Order: sequence, then C-alpha cells, then structure tokens
Amino acid sequence: MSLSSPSDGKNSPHPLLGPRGPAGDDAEPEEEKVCAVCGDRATGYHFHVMTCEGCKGFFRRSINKGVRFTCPFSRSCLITKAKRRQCQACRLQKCLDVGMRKDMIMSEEALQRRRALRRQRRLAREQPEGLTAEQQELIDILIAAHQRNFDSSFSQFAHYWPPVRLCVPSPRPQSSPQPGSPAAWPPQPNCLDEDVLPDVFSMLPHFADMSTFMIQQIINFAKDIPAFRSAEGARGTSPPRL
Amino acid sequence: MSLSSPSDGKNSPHPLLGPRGPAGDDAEPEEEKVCAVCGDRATGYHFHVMTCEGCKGFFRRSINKGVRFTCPFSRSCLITKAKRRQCQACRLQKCLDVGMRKDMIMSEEALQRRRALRRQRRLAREQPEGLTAEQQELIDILIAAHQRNFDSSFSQFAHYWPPVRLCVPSPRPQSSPQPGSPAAWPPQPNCLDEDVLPDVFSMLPHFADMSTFMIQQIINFAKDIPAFRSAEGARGTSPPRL
DNA sequence: GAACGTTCACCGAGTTCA
DNA sequence: TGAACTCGGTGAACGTTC
Ligand SMILES: [Zn+2]
Ligand SMILES: [Zn+2]
Ligand SMILES: [Zn+2]
Ligand SMILES: [Zn+2]
Repeated sequence: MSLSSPSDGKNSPHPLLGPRGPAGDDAEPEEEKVCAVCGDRATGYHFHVMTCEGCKGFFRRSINKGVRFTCPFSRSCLITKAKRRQCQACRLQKCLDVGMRKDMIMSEEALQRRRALRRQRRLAREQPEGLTAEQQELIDILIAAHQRNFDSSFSQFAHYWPPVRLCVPSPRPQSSPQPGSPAAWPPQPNCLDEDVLPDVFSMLPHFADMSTFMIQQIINFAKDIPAFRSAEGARGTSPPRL
Repeated sequence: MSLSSPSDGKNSPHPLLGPRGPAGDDAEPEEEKVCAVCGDRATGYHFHVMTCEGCKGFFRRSINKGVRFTCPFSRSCLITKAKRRQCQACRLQKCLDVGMRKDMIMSEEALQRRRALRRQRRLAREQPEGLTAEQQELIDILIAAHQRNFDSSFSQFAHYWPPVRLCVPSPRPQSSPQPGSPAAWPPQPNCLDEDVLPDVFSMLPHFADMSTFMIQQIINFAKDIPAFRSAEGARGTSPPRL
C-alpha cells in the first residue's frame, strides 16, 4: 500500500464492511489498517493519518501541551510498537512527517463551547420538564424559527458597510482606513466630535438599507410561525413584499 | 466570495436541460450530473441546485441548526469530494454561492404538521390491520346488517299510530286530531291526568303491534348474521314465523 | 420520477480511567 | 499511556408526497 502519501485516496471506505466478507473467497478482512507512525494496528484516520489509538492520543497531548521533546540519541530513533515510548521527540517528529495535522486538533476555545453545549444538553435531558406535547412542539417551532432566521454572528451585516466611514473626515492624520475595509472598528472617540455630525445625514440611506434588511429578517422569522400566518389570513393583511 | 470559485464550473447553464442531451447521441449516460458544490456525483436538484446527497444533507442540517461556522484558514478553501468535510464554513458558503435556497427547507412547523399527518394515517391504516381477516369480515357483516335493517329515521313507525289518541277522551275541547295524522305529539301534559288512566288498557293491542314490529326488525337483523343462522340450525330452534 | 425528509451505520473528534 | 468509551456530524439508502 502506498505509504501514507498525503495525497492518498483515503476515500476507500471499504465497501465490504457491511454484511461481512467471509463468504469464503478473499477470506481476508486483512487489515491494511496499520499505524503509519508505529506499525501497530490502526483504528482509523486520526488527524488525517491512519494511526493507532496510542499515536492518536500521544499526538494530541503533545501538541496541546506544547512541550518540546529532546531526543537523547541522534534524532533518528526507529518508531515501532514496542519502542514508541522510548523517544517522544522522534515519535512526535514521525507523526508530523507522516502528515498528522495539528490544525485538526480542536482549539481550546472550541472545546470550551463543546463542553458547555454538552453539559447543557445533559441537563436538559435529565430534566424532563413537565410540559405538554403541544407546549413542547410550540417551543420547538419557535426555536427552529429563531435559529433559522437569526444571524447570530451578524455576518450578513458585512454587506452593509457604509460607503464612507464616519471618522474619515476627521482632521487627525490617523491611519486612514480604506473605505469599505473592516478596519478600525468601532470608531475612535475622536471621531465623535460634533464637527462630523452633519455627515450623519448623508448616512440616512445607509441606515434605511440596514433597517430594511432587519425588518426582512423579522418577517422571515414570523413566517415560520403558524400563529402569525393564521392571523395574517384572518385579517387579510399580507406582509410587505421585500 | 467570488474568488472562491476558480474551478467553479457550476455555471454550466443546463447540464441536462430538456429530455435530450446536447451531444445528440441518444442513450447518453450523461454524467453531467455533478454536484455544484463539491463535484461529487449529483443525485438531482436539491434546494434549487444540482448537488450530491452529502451536500444536500449538510445544507439542511447547517441551516436548521443555525450554527455559524468559522474557517480556520482564509475562507477560500477548495471544496472537493475528498476535502468537503475539512471546512464546514467554506462548504456552507459555497452552498449559498451556487444558489442553494434555505427557504426551500421545510420549516419546523411544516415538519410537525407532516409528521402528525403521517402518524394519523399510519395509525388509521394499522388499526384495522391489527384485526384478522375474519374479524374484519364479521365487522363488515354486522355493519351491513345493521344498515339494512335498522330504520334510523323511524319512518316505519308512522304506520303504527294508535287508533285513538290518549288525550282524546280528555274533556278539554281541544283540537281533536284526526286519527292517524301525526299531530300534537308528544301528548300534552294535561293528558296525563289519572282520569285517562283506565283508557291505557285499551291501548294494549296497539303496544302489541308495535312490539311485534320491533321484534320483526330484530329478527331480520339477526337473519343477516351467519352466526345466528348456524346456531338456529344446530339447536333446532327456529325463529317464530311472523 | 423528482425532491422533499428520515433513518441509521459509520467515522473520527474528545474523554475516561486503570 | 492507550484501550475503551461518548457523541455529534456524515451520507447512502429509503420512505413519502405530489
Ligand atoms: Zn501508532
Ligand atoms: Zn529519538
Ligand atoms: Zn456535494
Ligand atoms: Zn475554509
């Protein structure tokens, strides 16, 4: 098998994994699954490389701790299943050589979020919450509508940069930001002098655009709620087309 | 994200417009079915764009969960079949860029309605399914016999008016109803005086007639039920001839 | 048949503990 | 340290509706 070439067609999902292949022929579940680092039995792809459980954990721990190992020998130790624990420096080097990617280790911040989310879910699962089925359904509808339509990161507002920054007219010879570039935000306090106030009016069309967008979001949210639609039908009022 | 589409040949105007391929060669396997997002084999239009099953599911899940992905790189990752799982942010961005429409994802409310309707139909379909064929047959027989023999409007009782109304002997010079005419029913309260009680006995023949009619109806109903007929044969009892 | 949703093994991250 | 876990994302296969 091609040695762990980084461009390897790792897309081989073993089409015979299903109903077992020991039909008699091939008779070889034969695991090409060999750790690219130490040669032990691999358990799958870990950080983009087929490795064993040991090298998987070793790589994550080493990278996360950020320690720098030192080889007591000539930095060319052979890494085998039996000797992999002898030299951490060469083991880690081998991990990197075969292509294990440190960027596939979750960041500490991502971990925090994941842990918090999981704790939350655990709690919610263990607290039955004496709610009616209808109540739970309504809650689900509201949550889904909110999640679908609320841009929690406000990334859509990136399309609504003002044509000219408010602080540009400032006499200060500051680092003049390029128009439209997302730099120097929020505006510096010195930008709030009243000498720039007249320009505020020139921003009105921009504010109008943003308001339109926000109202659109709210309408989309409301459209996902049956109570709103039924009220609309009863009153014959239709949401404005935008 | 205009620059994230170097290999973005998704602008192919019509991969398979119309029933005939452009090649003219009939019997064209036409593997123009390529996912506009990742290049994998597409399975049809999903949310307004020709995509594979993976991108279809990914798009629905991502939108419904409302999560906001963050690209660990420069937000210009190439999306291919092999690498599409590497960066969810760029994959979702590509989905939106090629025109996948989030408004074609069913809202939670629509899903709940769909699920409820399906449960209802399933239940209605499986409820009778829980019965034996014989049981279902017997139910049909009973219903048919009932519908054939039960006079749900009691219109037949119109033939059994008493020859003389109970309240006729009353001294009151009321509107003496013509015999056999369906008027002034139910009897007025003043007819219930005990001075008319002796006349009740004169009604006995009338009651007998009515009872006879009703029993007749019941017998006719029973005759339409095979279980009754077989019991009759076994015990040698025969229904009274009327 | 097209295009929605649903299901459910499977995969690979992290996590636990001897 | 690593074998054995938890668990959420993934996507091929499938069910349903029009
Ligand atoms: Zn290993
Ligand atoms: Zn070494
Ligand atoms: Zn795709
Ligand atoms: Zn990216």
